[in-house]
Amino acid sequence: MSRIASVLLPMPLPEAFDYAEPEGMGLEAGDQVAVPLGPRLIRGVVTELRDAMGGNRPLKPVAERLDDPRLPPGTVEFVQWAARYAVDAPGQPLAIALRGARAPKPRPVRVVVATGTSPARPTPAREKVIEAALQPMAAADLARAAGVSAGVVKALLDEGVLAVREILPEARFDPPDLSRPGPQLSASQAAAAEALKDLVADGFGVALLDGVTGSGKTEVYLEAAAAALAADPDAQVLILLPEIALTQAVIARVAARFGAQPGEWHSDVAPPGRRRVWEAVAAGTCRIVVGARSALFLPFRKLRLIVVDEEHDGSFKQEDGFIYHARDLAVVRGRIEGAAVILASATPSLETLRNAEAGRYRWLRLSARHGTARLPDIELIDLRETPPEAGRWLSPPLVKAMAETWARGEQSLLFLNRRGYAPLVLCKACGERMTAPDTDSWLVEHRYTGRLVCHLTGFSMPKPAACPHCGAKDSLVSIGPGVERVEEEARALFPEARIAVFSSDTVFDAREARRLVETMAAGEIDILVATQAAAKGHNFPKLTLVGVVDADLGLRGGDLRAAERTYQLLAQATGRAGRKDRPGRALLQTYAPEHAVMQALKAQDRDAFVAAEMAERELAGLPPFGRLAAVVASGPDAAQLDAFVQGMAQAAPNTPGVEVYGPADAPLGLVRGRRRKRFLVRADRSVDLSAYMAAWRARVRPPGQIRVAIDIDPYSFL
DNA sequence: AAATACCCTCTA
DNA sequence: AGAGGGTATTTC
Repeated sequence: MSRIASVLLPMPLPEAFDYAEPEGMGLEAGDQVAVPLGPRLIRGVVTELRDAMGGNRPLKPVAERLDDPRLPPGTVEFVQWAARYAVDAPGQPLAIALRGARAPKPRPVRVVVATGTSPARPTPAREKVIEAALQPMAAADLARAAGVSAGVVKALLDEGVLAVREILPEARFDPPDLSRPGPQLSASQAAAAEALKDLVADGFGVALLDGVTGSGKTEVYLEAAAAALAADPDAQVLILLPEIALTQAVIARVAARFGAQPGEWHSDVAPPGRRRVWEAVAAGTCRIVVGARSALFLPFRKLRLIVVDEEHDGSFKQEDGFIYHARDLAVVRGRIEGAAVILASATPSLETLRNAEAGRYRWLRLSARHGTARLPDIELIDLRETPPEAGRWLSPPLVKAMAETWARGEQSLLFLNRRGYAPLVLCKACGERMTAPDTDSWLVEHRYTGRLVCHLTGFSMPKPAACPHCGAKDSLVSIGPGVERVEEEARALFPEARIAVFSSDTVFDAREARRLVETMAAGEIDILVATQAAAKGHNFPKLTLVGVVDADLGLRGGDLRAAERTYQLLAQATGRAGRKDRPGRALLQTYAPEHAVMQALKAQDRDAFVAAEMAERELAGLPPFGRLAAVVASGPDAAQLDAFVQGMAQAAPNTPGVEVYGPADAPLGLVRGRRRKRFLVRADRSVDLSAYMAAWRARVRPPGQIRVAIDIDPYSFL
């Protein structure tokens, strides 16, 4: 009896394709195969095998079973679940899951080894080299290790005492050393760790690990990881982080706790490194992975714990390509794998808090800061009463506090979540605002590079000498502050101080981030001007003052999560101030000190803020009490797009508990020459929103160049 | 996603 | 007629 193999391909096809299994191939679900698709051969994954019933249309045969690791059943199931949830083709998440399998293998490295023969003329230098060569290493490293010149090594190679060997870089990962004792935990930490160990022992379950900055969440979840790894010699643990910049610190802590380097997974890891991690995860030999959101799609064999650190962070939401929220999908993956899930944050999302309040998640609160440190004093600076001078952005009270901090030899952090020098450039002669070509968004001035940059499309151009609209010379003025401009102001105020900028423009990779963090931690910077890239997770012992340049920034634009996000970001930023025994101070510059967010920050009363925000959301039926989906249709032709979205509005299924709003112009109505229209869908929690959106999409056929993107549980409202 | 089938215009 | 090009369709 011949069989049919359903093969999922990593491309935007609506379903798995069927192929005939050649006699004797012996396929199993999860196998990676090469199959013909049209004229070419494509890598795919077998999702199902069934007996051929006869009378089928002729199927092409599977070309080859690839000699690559099989995807475990949980991974395949997760990929399919994620696609259905996101209302997208299953090939999209599969492409993410196969990213490490398709990367090139690590290249062999050339090392020098001793052949066992003795040199004809032994000298002390030669003896030292031969002794050092017991450990295989590159020729240059060997010379350095033996403390001799490269010539000595070369001579021994020529003589045949040493030989060059090509070896594959170590593909294995060291197993975690579980005999190492854990750290001394506070009573509160120990209680949480015990509860998490119970959680891990029970298979799937979710816990919120809720504790203020510095309460030692990492130590606690690493104890849960230790318990999971100890319970089963094959158990695997995944730690998800919102940003690459944070991975280095967590990797160091994992390495210190378990005496073994974890697998590292994010976009900065070079393809051969990814291949190595991917294969070791599939083989089960890599037991701890620290990574960004896409690590959730790795082929774990026996995943027993997922930690989502800083779970409230918006970076867990993937906004383009395959749109998903890694925190939400982590819970799904945990359920599929029978793994525990720990969501950790000092400022949990309202979604997670709601689940904790309702008893769906275990709620573990860590009290008090570790050691003797206190929370910083938070003061509001009313910019209406004490404004900065014209053309300046730091108000007198903040400047005074900076001067005092510097005089004490302590560090200040100026926080402004805005890259570049100025967010807007306009012509004072004709009033023209500089925008990217065929796009509605402003060009941001960057002084370091002397360019105007579109943060949305990546377009950039040199800053022109004359206005491109009216031709007036030297008429372009920079409006508003970015971190570069605040740095300029700080330099003018404190010319002797050591000042640095931390933003994605000055810190573009993990190594650079680590270097700057270490410089700051060592006290070699007096004033750090930073975007949110530095607001998270780092511990700077001498940092005692945090100044928030524009606390109102995130509140403008009025999207659903504006207040929540501002609270989280500013609580995080102000929490950087004062650790150890030094008291910290945070000053928030605001035009709206009476706003609920500012009052909650000042009073450090998260619960009151959450309660008020929850009540508002519940009244409106908004998340976490209802669900949202967004649809963005875009196309180059405005009239065609209008006609299409009108038709789409007509086609929206009428379902109780679902309201469709729109179409309306998307907030950025024009991007790269494409007009954008948006629908917003609100649904009761009981509604299967993915099914609703899939049904709606199936009723329309976007013509020509019109694209329809569906975003379940949208975070960005652009 | 990528190859190709299709359909139009342009050139001569 | 045939080339050139942009777009719609198909891929088990």
